[in-house]
Amino acid sequence: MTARRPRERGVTIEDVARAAGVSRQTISNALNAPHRLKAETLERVSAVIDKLGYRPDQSARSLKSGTRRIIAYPTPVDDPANPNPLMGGFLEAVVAASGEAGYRILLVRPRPGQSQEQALDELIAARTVDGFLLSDILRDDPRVAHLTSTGFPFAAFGRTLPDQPQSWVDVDSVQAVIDLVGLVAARGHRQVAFLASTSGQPWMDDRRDGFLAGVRRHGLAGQVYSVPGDDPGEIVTATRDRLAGRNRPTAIIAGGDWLALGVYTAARAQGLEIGRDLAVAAFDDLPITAFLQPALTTVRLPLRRIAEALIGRLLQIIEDGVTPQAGLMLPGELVIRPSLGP
Amino acid sequence: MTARRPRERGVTIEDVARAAGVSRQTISNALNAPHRLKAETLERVSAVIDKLGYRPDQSARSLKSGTRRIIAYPTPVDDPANPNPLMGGFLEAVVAASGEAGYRILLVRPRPGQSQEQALDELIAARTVDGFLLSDILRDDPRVAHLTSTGFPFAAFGRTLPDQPQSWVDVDSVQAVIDLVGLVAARGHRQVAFLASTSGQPWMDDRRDGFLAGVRRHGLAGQVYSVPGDDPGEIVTATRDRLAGRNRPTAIIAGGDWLALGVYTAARAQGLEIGRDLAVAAFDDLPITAFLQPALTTVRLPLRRIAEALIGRLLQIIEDGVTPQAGLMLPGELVIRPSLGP
DNA sequence: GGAGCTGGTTTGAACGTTCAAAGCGCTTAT
DNA sequence: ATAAGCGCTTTGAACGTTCAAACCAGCTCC
Repeated sequence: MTARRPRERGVTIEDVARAAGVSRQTISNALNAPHRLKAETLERVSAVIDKLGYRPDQSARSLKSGTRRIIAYPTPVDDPANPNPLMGGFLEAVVAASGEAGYRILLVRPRPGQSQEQALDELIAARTVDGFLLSDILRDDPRVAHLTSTGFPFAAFGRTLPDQPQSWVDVDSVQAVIDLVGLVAARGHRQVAFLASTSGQPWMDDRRDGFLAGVRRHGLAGQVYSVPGDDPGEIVTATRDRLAGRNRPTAIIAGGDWLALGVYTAARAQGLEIGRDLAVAAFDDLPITAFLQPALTTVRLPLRRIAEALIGRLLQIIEDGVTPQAGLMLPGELVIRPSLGP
Repeated sequence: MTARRPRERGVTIEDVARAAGVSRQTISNALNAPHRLKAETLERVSAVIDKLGYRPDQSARSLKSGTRRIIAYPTPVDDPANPNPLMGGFLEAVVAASGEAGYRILLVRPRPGQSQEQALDELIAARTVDGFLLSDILRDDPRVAHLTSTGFPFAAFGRTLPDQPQSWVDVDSVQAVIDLVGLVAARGHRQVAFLASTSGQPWMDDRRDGFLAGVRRHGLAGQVYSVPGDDPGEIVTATRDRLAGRNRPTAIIAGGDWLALGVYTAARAQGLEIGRDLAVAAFDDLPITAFLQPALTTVRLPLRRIAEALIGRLLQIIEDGVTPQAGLMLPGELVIRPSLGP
């Protein structure tokens, strides 16, 4: 039993109405439908509103109007040892995009013992939010399935299934990696390897598929090798083995910058110079790679555009009830740097 | 003019009351004060609640009770080129800690043309949140000053002024860097340098002060040099100059892992081997440094404990009206790795 | 045997807003 | 002259919950 502190109440619409000598509803209209007021009244009322610092109580407004102006973002549970370095930038972009439209982002997470779906249900039933923003979408994502059956508004960073709402936005990783392979092929490489992590990120499959499609298209000898997690040691040794073995690749495309760091380390250990003896490219454009020498060729995710598209689609569903007919596939931005060689 | 989609209403307390054959208030009590019900009634009512999937409407509850169970976190505006890599981990910890207590985190940001204080005022006046969680506290932070004068609950990651509420939590960077200097001194180093960034992070001063205190205490020759921003190129050249100049330091303590990456690069360019020719230590324990060779000695921020302490203090203010008498200074965790030398 | 207590439950009001409808003064059409 | 329409404003009700107070039956007390 915690004693709740009595909360002092602020200035209400009634106070403003009295002070301005008009009715409640006129104040409400001044804020929500200003065109209904005579210019002179609007001016006078607005002055009083400003003077008293009146803001409609969010709860009362929500209760009556049924809209919260809040979007829930179920935060992916991060491995504390290796938190997603793009999370900050993604949230940054999402907060900016939603803020512009007058919406705010609520971070949510299932409570201990609660499933993802139950956590969503709780928010829906308690009418706490207007919609959901989902990321890290699995091929057959239970959250998407659940929201689809509920009919509750959501937008997804990552593709949904064909029979689900196409309110998704994704990055065309397949094409981006095909492009990377093209760059490698153009530089004369024949033995090319792809380094994947099997720790279960859904996007890794796309990147690998892009690689396979790329080598096929360019008639190269492609090999895929992978490490089970994100452990630096494993990445380095797996790459070292690969570089020491037969069919030594002269180019490695890593499924993420994080993995590429291991490639740099392994190459150095083998006395190979990146950009001359070994071409390297990756994915994500982590800021940290600015320190790599030579600088890393990579694919940057257009986080800003992704966030804007996601919020735009979500608000369209929430406010207009219009579900997009097709998903939106955004191109990754190729950032070509010396690690590929001349 | 956006057409609002009519929102279908869910199951209300009235529905449950009718179904269970009791009054509204009994349902309310079953959820908020179960001890008031006869065991048998409670059981029966709970069953109906579960069956109908009833959840109290958050807005209605907030309107009447005056409590939102939401904490606002004004997100620091990140440089997109160099987003704070610890942000994800910090939010992770904060969401976990607040979720445990039944609170959620609302990400907020001043709208264009709006000051920080105005953004806070808007949330207070609209009664959207119960309290604020602030980070990146400046020495004389306008947000803290404003909330202090308002008397609105907040907790701060970073120290407040003596005449302000001591609801802060901070990491004892000064002591941590003194410890680092001690480790360096014990290894026989006399010429020690500190690399700072002057891009205005408030904590950098502490780290530098710790360095100065450390060299004084251990009778070392300390030199401080700094770079204006976070640009890798500048960090590397400044360090290279320093390593090539007179009074070449044999140990460098960097104000952050990010800066240490530049030290590694510069040292390599000079043909110096880290751990043998140059001792290096830093601050933050970014996961990425796991790839550095030799591994980097650094100070890890106890994000989990920080978040728990912040949320704990904030909820104490919100729920019990008790403001902490003193701030909480948490020690940084020294992570000693080979970059210091044997 | 009526007053007082106690555990359990119900009742009426209120939280602050917006919606839907009605009202009002004035102009225009019939 | 009356009705209809228009622009602006007000009125009454409702959103779904919790608070404060009232109620009620069963007991105890002297």
